[in-house]
Amino acid sequence: MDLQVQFGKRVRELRLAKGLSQEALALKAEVDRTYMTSVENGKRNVAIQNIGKIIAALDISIQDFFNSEIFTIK
Amino acid sequence: MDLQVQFGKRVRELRLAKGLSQEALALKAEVDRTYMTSVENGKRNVAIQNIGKIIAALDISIQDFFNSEIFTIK
DNA sequence: TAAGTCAACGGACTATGAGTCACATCTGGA
DNA sequence: TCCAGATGTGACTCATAGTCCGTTGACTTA
Repeated sequence: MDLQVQFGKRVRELRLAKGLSQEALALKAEVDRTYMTSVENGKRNVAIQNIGKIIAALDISIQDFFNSEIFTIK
Repeated sequence: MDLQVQFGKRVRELRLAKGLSQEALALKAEVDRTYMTSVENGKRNVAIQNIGKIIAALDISIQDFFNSEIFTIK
């Protein structure tokens, strides 16, 4: 599985856990709603600045964000 | 401190720990030699695919890469 | 001196990510 | 069945990610 796909899955997982809509999260992260959609669906090769914005909007540390079995090598 | 700067510091730290030159790491990660220089110096807004390539070239898991005090929020 | 390795930088170029839009589709509730 | 909020998609512009050529300076070893 592609890292950008794993990233999207992790974002979606954490967003849903917080009960937020894509639009609400996008607003908080200061990105476009449709951009957030394509990120979650693994369609975008997101750059690190936006990765930082999105993780911050999820109220989680970088460490905790990536410390998930989603990112385990297979 | 910017996430792309933190990323560069972490890459350099791990590269030096392995005794590799920038060129050797760049070759292994299949990115350009001059690109690796600017990444380490925090000049590049690296996209997640290249983040994955570089971390893989460092022979470390995603989890371990980001589980560093370098990425602690200040 | 010379010759080698390495890090950093720059110019010019191509590929692609960022950011946005109109529109379509899905979903649950009234 | 209808509606409204939520999600998905294709296409587009423009900035920049990323490559490829070369040079320079610091350091080391012969």
